[in-house]
Amino acid sequence: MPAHSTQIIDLQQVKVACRSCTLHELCLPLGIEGEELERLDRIIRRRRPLARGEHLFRRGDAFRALYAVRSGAVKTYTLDEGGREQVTGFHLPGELVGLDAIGEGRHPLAARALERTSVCEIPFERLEPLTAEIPGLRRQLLRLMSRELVEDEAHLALLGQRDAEGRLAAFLLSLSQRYARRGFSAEEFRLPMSRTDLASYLGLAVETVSRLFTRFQAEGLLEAERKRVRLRDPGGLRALAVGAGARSSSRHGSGASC
Amino acid sequence: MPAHSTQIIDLQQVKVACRSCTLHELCLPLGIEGEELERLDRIIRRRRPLARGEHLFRRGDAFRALYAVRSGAVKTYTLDEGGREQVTGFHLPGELVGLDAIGEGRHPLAARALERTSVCEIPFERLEPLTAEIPGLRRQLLRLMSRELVEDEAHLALLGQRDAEGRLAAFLLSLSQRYARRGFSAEEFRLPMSRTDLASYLGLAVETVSRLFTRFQAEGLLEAERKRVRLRDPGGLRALAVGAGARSSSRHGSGASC
DNA sequence: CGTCGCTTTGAGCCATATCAATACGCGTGG
DNA sequence: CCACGCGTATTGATATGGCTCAAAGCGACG
Repeated sequence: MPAHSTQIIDLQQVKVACRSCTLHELCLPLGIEGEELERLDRIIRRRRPLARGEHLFRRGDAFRALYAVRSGAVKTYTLDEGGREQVTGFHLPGELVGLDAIGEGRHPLAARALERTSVCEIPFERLEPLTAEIPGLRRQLLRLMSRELVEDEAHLALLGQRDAEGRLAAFLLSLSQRYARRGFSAEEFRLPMSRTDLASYLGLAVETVSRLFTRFQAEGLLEAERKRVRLRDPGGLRALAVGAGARSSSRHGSGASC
Repeated sequence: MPAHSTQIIDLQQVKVACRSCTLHELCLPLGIEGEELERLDRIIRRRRPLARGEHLFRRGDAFRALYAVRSGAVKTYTLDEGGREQVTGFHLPGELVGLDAIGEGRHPLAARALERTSVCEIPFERLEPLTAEIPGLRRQLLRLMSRELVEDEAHLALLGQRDAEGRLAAFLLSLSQRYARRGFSAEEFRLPMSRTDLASYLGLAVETVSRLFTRFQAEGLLEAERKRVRLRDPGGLRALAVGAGARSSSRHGSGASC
């Protein structure tokens, strides 16, 4: 198996087939084997890596393919009329990008690489019919979409009811878990995004995020230098993420019978 | 075609088959006809209507079925450790509820009726294999999930970058559009949810929402009495929803090449 | 070695949460 | 049909978390 070639040219790259990809267990091929996996593999294009800042697609672009992040990281965001950017998600290796474009045939968000990033391109027109024939693929696609809904819902709950420190704490813990699931350290990792992107994702001002990092560090919760983070007291962070900072009501909504 | 029977018993109810359902164009059957539609129809169970406040499912319940709202309205929400409720979505007739449970086999959110509500129950174990055989069904399921992602993303952008009045204005307009698509008036409609639920959904305090209604009314943007709303100046609302109240940065995030 | 962009730090203010109390509707029971 | 009581909504007063504006560090990169 060829090592990750750093200089990949934009030809047909048979290297890193799904079967030998380390992300097999997280990505679309989960639960698919043998001949079926071959068929999926054949429709996937490995493109040249994206440089930091390069777009995978922009808002409004026609939907052609889903993208699986192979290495690096991608952010998705909207740009509203005033040019303000709202980051809606970060995508790590093994995750799909572009699922939200299936409905209307256009990308409602832009996606851009946060660092040097390689992706697998999965043309939807070829993937979709394949799901009819490969039950495992069909189910996995649904599972991944469903999980993205769950993630968005968690993000929503974060923005809706946590205060600033709760948001950052929850974010760091969830990122930690995502890295752990990929076989990296849960305690020490690199934040692929800028403070600005992070602030946008968390619905906060950059300055607030910066101050929180300083404070968390002073309280012994973590060590942070630039993009490297080491969680010193995950339990303490969890306490902040979960119990602490509340917002709005504690009363029940409408509805009678319980 | 039998009229909507108000007293439906929990037997096999052949009434309101998909083919004669007015929501045909919004719901799962879109694009499916004839014999295929019959097959889908046969796996759907029409249950007795839910009373206001009744749960469709709770967080953590095993995932058995998707639910299509036929009449009424449903809210989905999480209950965090402290008992605080975060409303993540409202579902109107023709919309599916429960898609986020496919991934893990459990419902990550609870769903409860905001008013007397009837739903179609679609057992997932039977639906899933059917999508292999009915291309239109497969595509429509993906489309609906994808659209829910888009909705969540819009909600996210709302919480992340709009101020209070922008959030309420945007919400009212989107609700107006949803009613319009269902053949109801875009100007005058009923809010199925309590102020508390609305506040939670918008990430605001109930008091703030209440004050906003009062203010919008004073400014001639709308008339509101209790749950009835009449939009007087949709353009004005749009201006608030779009241009006005900003939050956080206007600078670009990371990334070099544009 | 200088420039540029990102991050951090500081000071002040404002939008919105909170706390508190009243008004209103609706459903209930007499 | 009306009075009562509770839950929901509105309104007022105050506190404060986080945003804004401003400026200085600090790396990275050419």
